[in-house]
Amino acid sequence: MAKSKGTKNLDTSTEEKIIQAASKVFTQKGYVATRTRDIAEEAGINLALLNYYFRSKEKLFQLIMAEKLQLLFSVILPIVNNDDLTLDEKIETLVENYINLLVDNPDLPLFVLGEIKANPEGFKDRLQVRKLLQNSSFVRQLRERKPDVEPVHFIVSLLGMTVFPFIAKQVLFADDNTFKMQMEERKVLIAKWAKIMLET
Amino acid sequence: MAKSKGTKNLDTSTEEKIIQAASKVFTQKGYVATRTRDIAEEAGINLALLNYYFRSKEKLFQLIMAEKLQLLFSVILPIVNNDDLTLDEKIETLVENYINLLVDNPDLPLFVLGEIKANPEGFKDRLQVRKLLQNSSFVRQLRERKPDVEPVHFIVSLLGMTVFPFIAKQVLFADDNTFKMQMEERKVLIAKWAKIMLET
DNA sequence: GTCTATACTACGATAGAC
DNA sequence: GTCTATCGTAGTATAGAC
Repeated sequence: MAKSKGTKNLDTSTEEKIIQAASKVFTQKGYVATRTRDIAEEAGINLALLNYYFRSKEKLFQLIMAEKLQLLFSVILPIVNNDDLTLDEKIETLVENYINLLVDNPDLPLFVLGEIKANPEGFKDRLQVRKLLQNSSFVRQLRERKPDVEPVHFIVSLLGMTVFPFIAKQVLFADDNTFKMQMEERKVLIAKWAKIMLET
Repeated sequence: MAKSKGTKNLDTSTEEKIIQAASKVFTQKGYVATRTRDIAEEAGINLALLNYYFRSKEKLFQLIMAEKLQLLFSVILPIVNNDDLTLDEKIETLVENYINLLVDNPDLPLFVLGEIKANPEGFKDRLQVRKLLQNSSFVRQLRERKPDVEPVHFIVSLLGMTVFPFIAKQVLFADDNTFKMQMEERKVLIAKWAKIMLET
């Protein structure tokens, strides 16, 4: 993932330590609220090294954000474009994989959506989610199954049921353990609900 | 809403102008990203006046946030606690009123949830949403209708379908006009879907 | 109440020794 | 590559004139 220099291939190289720390602090607090000093401390390195390796806070952020977007897309795209999966199979796999990802990265949705809103211009190019979905076999299958409902409505509902609990975690759920347990329960529930939404 | 001094009861008093400006800028950019200078400029007043009226950025923020929480609760609480409404009526009214509120205040969800996550301690007292819901007639009705499903799962799905489009607006929707139109469509769609989720 | 000018602090970034 | 020390800037808040 990181470019491997010829020298010092220890896996916790300073560069990697900074990336790990930045990933953690940025996703927890967002761009403006994180101080480069936080990242340096979290990484256990000196503040000056951060600029030595990544030139600026902004550049480091770009790197982390690209990783996170990649992470989110890598779950969705292979599924919605897989012609070998039935609509129901797509729904099941999507929910299962997405909840797995979010349980491991609960801060991801609020972080990514918050940064996009804070700087919409910076994502105009990288985010053609709409176009990617538009031509997917997922949307094609949705139109076949329910020609009277715009696919976006179903997709937003499916994503909402899946992602929203992680966004509203602090407000709606008590402790971390029951939260994780209930997210496991949701996998089958959402899949079931999504399917009957398509049957009416 | 603002305390009316004896002097100068013009409805765009300086105090009110600052509140309006702060409300706009804070909800758009969040606490850390807004500069008191932004608020002053937006209000068309001098920076020093902000501190004269509200002592600090922090105090002004508390005021705005309290207003916003009040706004969100004022839509939910009267409905979920109304014993005269059937479960289906509650669902319809909740979705209708909430989408109406969010169409007028599209930044509200991301703002409130973002600030709560940024400072969870500051909301420990004010936010007993779980307890308020727990004892509501809404949850009681849900338990009666579907004793085998934890009410939280249904509530999170209902809220997710309703609120999530406003959170992911920038990513999933094109222009503002079709967005508003589609949110109108969603009112009946979500209510319909929520009801069949309770019938299985 | 409203303004100008400024004090104070926090942060990002860099220079320069090792 | 890594550190210490410091510069420059931006932001909150206040002092003091009007």
